[in-house]
Order: sequence, then structure tokens, then C-alpha cells
Amino acid sequence: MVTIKDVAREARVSVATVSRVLNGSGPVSEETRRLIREVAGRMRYVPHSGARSLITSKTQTLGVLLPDLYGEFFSEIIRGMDDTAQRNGFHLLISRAYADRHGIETAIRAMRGRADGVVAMSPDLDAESLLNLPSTIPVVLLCSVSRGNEVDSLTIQNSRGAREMVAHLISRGHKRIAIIKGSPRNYDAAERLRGYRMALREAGITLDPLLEREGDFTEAAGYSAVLKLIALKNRPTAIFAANDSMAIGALSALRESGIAVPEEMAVAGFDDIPLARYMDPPLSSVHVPIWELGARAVELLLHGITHKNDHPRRRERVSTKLVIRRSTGGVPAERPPPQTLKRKLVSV
Amino acid sequence: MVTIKDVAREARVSVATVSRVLNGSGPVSEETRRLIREVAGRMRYVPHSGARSLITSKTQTLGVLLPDLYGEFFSEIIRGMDDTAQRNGFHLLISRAYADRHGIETAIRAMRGRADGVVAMSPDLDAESLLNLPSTIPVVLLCSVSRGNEVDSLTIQNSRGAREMVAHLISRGHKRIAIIKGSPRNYDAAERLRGYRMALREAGITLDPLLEREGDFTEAAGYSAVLKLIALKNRPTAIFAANDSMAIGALSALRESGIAVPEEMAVAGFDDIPLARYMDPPLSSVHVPIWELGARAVELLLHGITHKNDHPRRRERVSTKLVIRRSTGGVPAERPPPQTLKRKLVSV
DNA sequence: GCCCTCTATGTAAACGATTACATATTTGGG
DNA sequence: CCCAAATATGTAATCGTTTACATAGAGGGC
Repeated sequence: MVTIKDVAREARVSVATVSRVLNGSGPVSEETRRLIREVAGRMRYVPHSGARSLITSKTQTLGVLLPDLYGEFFSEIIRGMDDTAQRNGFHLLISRAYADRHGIETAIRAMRGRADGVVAMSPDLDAESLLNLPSTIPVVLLCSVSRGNEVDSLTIQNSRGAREMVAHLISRGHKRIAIIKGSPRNYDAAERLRGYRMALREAGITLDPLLEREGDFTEAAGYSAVLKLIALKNRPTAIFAANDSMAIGALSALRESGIAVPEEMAVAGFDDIPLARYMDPPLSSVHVPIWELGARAVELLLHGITHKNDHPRRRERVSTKLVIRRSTGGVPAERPPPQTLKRKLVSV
Repeated sequence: MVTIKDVAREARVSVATVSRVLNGSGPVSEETRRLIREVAGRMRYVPHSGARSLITSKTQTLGVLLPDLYGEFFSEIIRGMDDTAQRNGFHLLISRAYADRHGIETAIRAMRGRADGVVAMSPDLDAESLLNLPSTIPVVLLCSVSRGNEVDSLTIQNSRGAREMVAHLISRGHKRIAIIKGSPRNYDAAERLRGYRMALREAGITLDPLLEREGDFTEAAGYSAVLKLIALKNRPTAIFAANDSMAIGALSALRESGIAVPEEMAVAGFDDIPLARYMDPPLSSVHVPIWELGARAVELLLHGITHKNDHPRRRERVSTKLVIRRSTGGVPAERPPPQTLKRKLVSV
């Protein structure tokens, strides 16, 4: 592997001069500048980023800790992060980590010398104590319980979104509205449940525990929750699923049971993944700007890095938007605009 | 930031001894071993991975270059990579890069000193020349044209899978079978088209250019391709979409046009994304083991790394499997097993 | 008591860059 | 023609580790 020394020797100058040319720092005569460029190019010299970051103590890399990597939600959030990181000359070091306190702390430690900051997503409710990690490198907490004041945090307007969707169902005349809940110890899930209850209470509807079904954010969970709901003596007339995957599983179960949506049963989801509009019937959902979530997290982190982590901590929350389609009897027939290419798979 | 020197000073030993204790190398008396462990713990010392990798010239990191990051395909492939990398003590440095030769080369160079090897996915047909990158670090090419002999490569059995699916449609009695093609310059797309044509030719069916529609792997493309197909004077009776997203868009368009699937029009996709079985009707597709694809790519790369890149190059191809559901009139009603939890979204 | 072999530890040279400081050369003002 | 200032370049310390080599006791066989 060719190093800066090899280039210097070949060009008959010192390493300092080579470094100056390559980084555009300090004065160098036009003549040597050209010479060094030529030699470096010919020898196919590539600076060793590891060595560089050791002396500059900048890695130009951001660590990303995720609880898991399934589904469109994560690819989209990573895309938002990568776009923003790359625009600022940073790379992304991605790692899955257990969501509990120990797992996250270990992972953040492992980042020392590898990353200049970390975005950690730890939706587990138990990870609360994370808030006061006395971390030396900047950290942004994503979709996590956020109370303390040690780190920046960014969350989704879960309860507000859920509340609005359930209010929408109520405005359509529904009184018996079921919810398919998210994973038990998940922060987003808990908040969405809170919004659901809030809306019912505001409408003077008493909560019915039988209408709150367990779920875990998978299609399979939505599917089986529906089978239980339609077996009830006093069936609900609407179902709010805590995410779109479960709503899709729910639609599938209703279809097989011969129950018409939205006539006999309204269905709504959360997230508004790209597929929602292609369902049968098109799925009403709470739109979450996932790309923006990732992008904003990185922006916050970069801010923390440039300010060496001594800046006032921020706690932000991205807002959601109701998207009403046919599955709640909303609009006649939203027709997907053929050439909008909202989504673009380059391969497969 | 506390360094190994600080620990050594505090424990009144030399840095060498501290290093030996922390890495379990060389002989150290039980007494000093305990002392150093205690001091390091108390001072919350964390080794600086950058410095370590400079001297050992091992980063324990793998670079991953992807053309884009949309959709479930990518989250799943990344998951396969991360699982395998982590099990072998490696991290993943993920980066989006232009798929052309220059983009990939630049990106690979930027990895010097950051990663011990690179998995590059560059499905662009023009990137052919990539094959002879005289790269110093091991490279595995994923889903890319693979002819040269400079790097390992891993691809999907595209043409075989497509051929089998189209043969299946033919066996159901279809004679006029349309294809919605993938992106024009995409390798996988080209191979799937090849398989489609192969199957037709084998059945003695003459190719009809009108039945080969442009597409780009998006739902929107599938949607609008169908509108054109059903406007033909001599309509096809079956549609093979080059991926599931387009097939889903196609189903949506057919539904709105009042055309029954599979009675009036059979529909098949490629990839078998988790959602396929939840469509209405459940979608027949060519199953691709995406997780395995990522996992295997990393295995190949790790092999190249341990053998210092002088090993016989391999060219592997993961096999596909036909999954027949109702959209091609296949089986009565495949009912999703409620508790199989094939897919598990931890958050949202 | 001598020498050899272990075991335990320390010293210092790497790894590949950046950069403060020193030095040499040129330029220009008086 | 001299000296200060500006320009161009080199020397060497530094970042935080690992590790080859050196050193110093301790133990044991003769």
C-alpha cells in the first residue's frame, strides 16, 4: 500500500509538502503542486482515513444504533440519514444493538474512535435510564422515551396522530372502535394507545378492554387480532391498527371472513407506508415523514458535533398528518398518480 | 478522554502491561491483572478503535455500497449482512454510491483505512468494467454483471426464476403473457426479461413486442403499464411483473378497472416480499432469499479478507423458488399462519 | 555458586497521517 | 545594498495503540 512517504520520496519533497498540496493548506509553489499531483495520481495514492482521523480526531463518521432492521420503515429512515450525512461529508456506521440500557451503552462505547457521534433508536420503555448517559460524544435519541436533559431527542407525534385518526372514525359515526396495539414494551406503541384512549374519552365513549388487542407490529398479529375481534358478541365497527403492517394483516383477515371494508368494518393504520394506497381498499393511515425523521436526527447530531456537545439540549417531535382513503369510507377513489414515482427501487 | 497512558500512570505500570491485560496477550501476574482491570473500570477507559486499527491494520469494519436504499429489499439485505458481520465481530459502514464505474471506484477508495473489505452492489449494466478493478482490498460484487475474474460475485438466479414462473403461467393455459419490465439499464431486470423470453420460446410462443412494457420497479409503473395493456385490442390473459412492487401496482389498476384476478387476468411478481401473501388476491411470486443473499455476500468477503485476497475467485448465484398463490389461480386459499411471525417490526 | 529457562515487566519503534516551528530563499522598500 | 516581510519547504512531535526486544528477578538442575 502506497503511503504519503512513498509519494514524498518519489517527488523528492517532504511529507509535509505533500500533505499541504493534498489538503490545500499552506503555501506551495505552483510547480511543486503540479509535480506532487502528478506523482500521487500515477502512484494511485489514497490517503489513509484511519491515520488521518487519529491525528485530527475527526472520523467523519456517524454511528447509528437500531433495534432491528426489518421493513420499509428502517430502510427509509436510514436513507434520510445517509442523504443528510453524505451532504455534510459524513459516513454512516450502522449497527444493530439490543435496545436495553446495557446494550446501548456497550454499543456507544464501541463507537469510540470510530464515530464522531451516535444516533440511537431505543424504543424500549425500560431504556428510560438511557437519558442520563454521561456520554462524551454527542448522542441523539430517536423514537425513545425522552425526559432527562442529557441528550437531544427526536420523536414522532404518536399520541396526537392516533387521537386524530380515532377522532376521524368517531366523526364517521363509529362508537365501538377497536385498537390493535403495538409491542408491549414499545414506546411508540404506548403513545399511540394513549392517543386512542384520549380520543374516546373526549367523545364520551367508555373504554372497553375487550376492544384493545395485543399486537407486535407484524401482519400476522393484525391478522389474528381481527379473528378474535370478529368473534366478539358485540363486534366493533372500526379498527385502528397501531401500524400499517398490522392493518394490512387485518384487511387480509376481514377479506377472508367475508366482511366488507369499509361498509361493515372501517380500518385505519399508522405510518402511511408507500403501499398503503395500493391496498384493497386503499388504507387510511397516519402519515409519518420517515425520511425527514432520519434526516433531522442527523442534523441535530451534526449540530451537537460542531458545538462539541455543549449546546442547549433539544427535544423535537415530527408532526404527522391524517391521510384518509377508502378503508375508512373517506374519499371515493384516490387514484395513484401514475408517474409520481414516489418510490423508486433501483434494483429488484 | 482517558487513554491507555492515563490508565498505566494511575496503575503505576507501563502501557505495554495495560495493553497485555486488555488483550489477554503475553504473561501478566494475577495481581497486576486485577489491579489494571480495576483501574481501567474505575476510570471508564475505552480503547480507541481508530488507533488500534492503525497499528494492527485491521478495522473490523466492512464497507457496503448500495445504489439506493428504498424498500424492503434493502432493509432485508442489510439485515442479512449485519447479522453475519456482527457474528464475526465486524461492523458495517454503509454508503450509497452512484452505480457507475467512477462512482463505485471513488467510493471504494474512500474506504481505505476505514474498512477491511467492500460489498458493492452495482446493478447498472454499464458498470461492467468494474470487474477488473485492481482493488487492493477484497471486494464482493452483488447483483451485478459478473464476467471478469478479479473479484468474487454473487447474483440471483434471475433468468431461471423468471423462466419457471412464465412456464407455470403457460402450464395454466395462458398463451398471451405480458411482462412489465424493470429499469432499462438494470442487470436483474435484463436477466428476468431473458428468462421470460426463454420460457415463451421453449413453448413455441412467438414474442410480441406489444406485450413487453417498460417499467422501473415502482408500484406506479406497474399501475400505468396495466392501463396500457388492457387497452390493447388483443389483450393478454396473464401479466408477469419483474418485481412485486410493480405487481402490486398492477393488481391495484386491475381492481379499479373491474378486471377479475385471476379469472380474467393472472398476475405474478418476483421477490416474494413479505406482503405478497397479504395481497388481494395473494400474489404468486418468485421467492428470493434476500437475507441469505446479504449473509452470503459477507461470508464471501470475510473469506477474502482472511485469505488476504489471494484466493480463487468465486462466482455464486442464490437460487429462487416458485411460490404459487391465488393471483395465478394456483392454490385455493393459502391462509397466513397466524403465529409464524415471519416478520417482526420492533418499532413502528 | 553458575547458568539456563521462565515469568513479569518496561522501553521504544512502529502505524500514516497533520501541523507547529524552524529554516532557507526570494522580494521589495528605504 | 541591507533588512524585514513574505513565500516555500523541511524537521520532528503528535494522535493512541500494539508489539518486538530488552531487562530483571526467580527458580531449578548440576
